[in-house]
Amino acid sequence: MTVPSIRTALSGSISPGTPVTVEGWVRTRRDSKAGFSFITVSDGSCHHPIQVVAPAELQNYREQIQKLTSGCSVRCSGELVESRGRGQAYEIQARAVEVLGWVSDPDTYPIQPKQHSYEFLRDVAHLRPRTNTFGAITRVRHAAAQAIHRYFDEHGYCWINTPIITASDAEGAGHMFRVSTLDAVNPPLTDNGNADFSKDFFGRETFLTVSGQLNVEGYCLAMSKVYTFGPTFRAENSNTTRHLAEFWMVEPEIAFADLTDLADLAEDFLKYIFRFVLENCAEDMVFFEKHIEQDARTRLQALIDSDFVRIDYAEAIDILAASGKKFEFKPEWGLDLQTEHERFLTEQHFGAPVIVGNYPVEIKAFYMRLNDDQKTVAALDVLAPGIGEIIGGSQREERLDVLQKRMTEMGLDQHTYNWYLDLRRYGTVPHAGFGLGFERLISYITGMSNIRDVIPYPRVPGRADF
RNA sequence: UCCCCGGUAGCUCAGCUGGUUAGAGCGGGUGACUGUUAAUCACUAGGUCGUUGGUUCGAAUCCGACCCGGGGAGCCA
Repeated sequence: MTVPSIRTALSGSISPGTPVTVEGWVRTRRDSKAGFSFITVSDGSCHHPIQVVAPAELQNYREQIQKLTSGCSVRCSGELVESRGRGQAYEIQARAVEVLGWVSDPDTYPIQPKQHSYEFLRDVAHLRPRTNTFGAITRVRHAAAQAIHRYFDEHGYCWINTPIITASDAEGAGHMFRVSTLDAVNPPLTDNGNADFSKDFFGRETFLTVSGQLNVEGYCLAMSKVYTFGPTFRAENSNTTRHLAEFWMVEPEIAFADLTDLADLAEDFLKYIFRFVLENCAEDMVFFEKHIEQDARTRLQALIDSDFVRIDYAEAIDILAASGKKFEFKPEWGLDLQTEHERFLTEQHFGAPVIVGNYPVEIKAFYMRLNDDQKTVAALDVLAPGIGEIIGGSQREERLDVLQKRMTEMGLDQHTYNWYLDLRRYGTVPHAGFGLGFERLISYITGMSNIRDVIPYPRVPGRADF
């Protein structure tokens, strides 16, 4: 007796008549007076549940099988047979249905075979993977993660696990979560009356990382092609459909590379992931197309087939100014692009992903490379329709003197970043990298409009349930 | 943090220009029927209308405060 996944059982690779056992959770049960019940069972391995035909002759038919409700866990053994009904090619003619776990109160079991609101499902985040939608999201998320690792592996990158606890604050990416073992109520105090972090676990003030970039640059200037893929934390009070306090970020960093190389990487990389997901999650993508976003697949395919638009920030400003469109904020050189501007460019003007490059130096981080015009830095954002900024990156400032000057201008403590400056003192090379928000990528692929629905247990201001 | 919108049964929602016992569908229970497939049909149970003050003879309905949720903006990935 084999115990295949439901995916395997339905794949056609097992010949009819083979004895099999499937294990999973009941979606629905329908009784027939002709003397049997239909039980649809799902195990997460694929979109479709398998139909189990349980005959009334089974010894626990009246006592147990007829009392199965949504959510019960079962182990069903029998023969895999070609289905006599429509809707599935194969089903299981059961010889035994063992109930592993009952639903103690079917009346209040939250997951019903019906449409639920996403808001409600967020309140039952531990049970929502049992729904069609979240099963599909979970499989796509997994496939995308696999695609990322594969892409980098095939292209000679090393995966670098940068630290989650960091001492460098003010990395320029927003507020950080403090990591401390000090007594929160009565911390040891300095003479000034402030908390004395020299008595803390690490002997200094520490935080959760907002980016692995600075650390990974060290490995880049040794291994040439590297990337990080791990959790990232931002203590921003952001309440939007595209921000999380805890999210996963992918940060490739390449040596001997400039902004054009980086843009090439971003485009090739995204296309690879989309191709991989379309091929490996075809069934789930059809589901998204049917129920979440009508052009979920065609949108990805069009993107794979097309060249990304590449423009400079200055051109973007010109296009916006010449559009004749009334923006709430007037586009003006020197100011950052507003969400409405980004949306106009990617959704209306180009109708495609747009890579915007070379932003004014004043609005970008200290480590971005100063261009020869002294006015702009070699930074880029990849804007995607419906999501906005999905990637942000730059060529890094590799010249020690220029970097030090910028740090001074921005009031950064060079002592803290001494190790980072070492990378410019000892064998510096041009290098570049970007950050890709993994959940934004999943949002884009699936068409799920709220980022809280593409991560298993979302952390946002005021909520850290589960 | 700011600006809008919302909170009525386990879920999705109607009721909201104040007026008797608060409704439907799904889900649950019972029964009928059927190789069914988010089955169908009948019956049935289930609600301190987010909380708290106020206005009123009377509040789910009007007003204030608070709590929670959603959307948009900013910050950004």
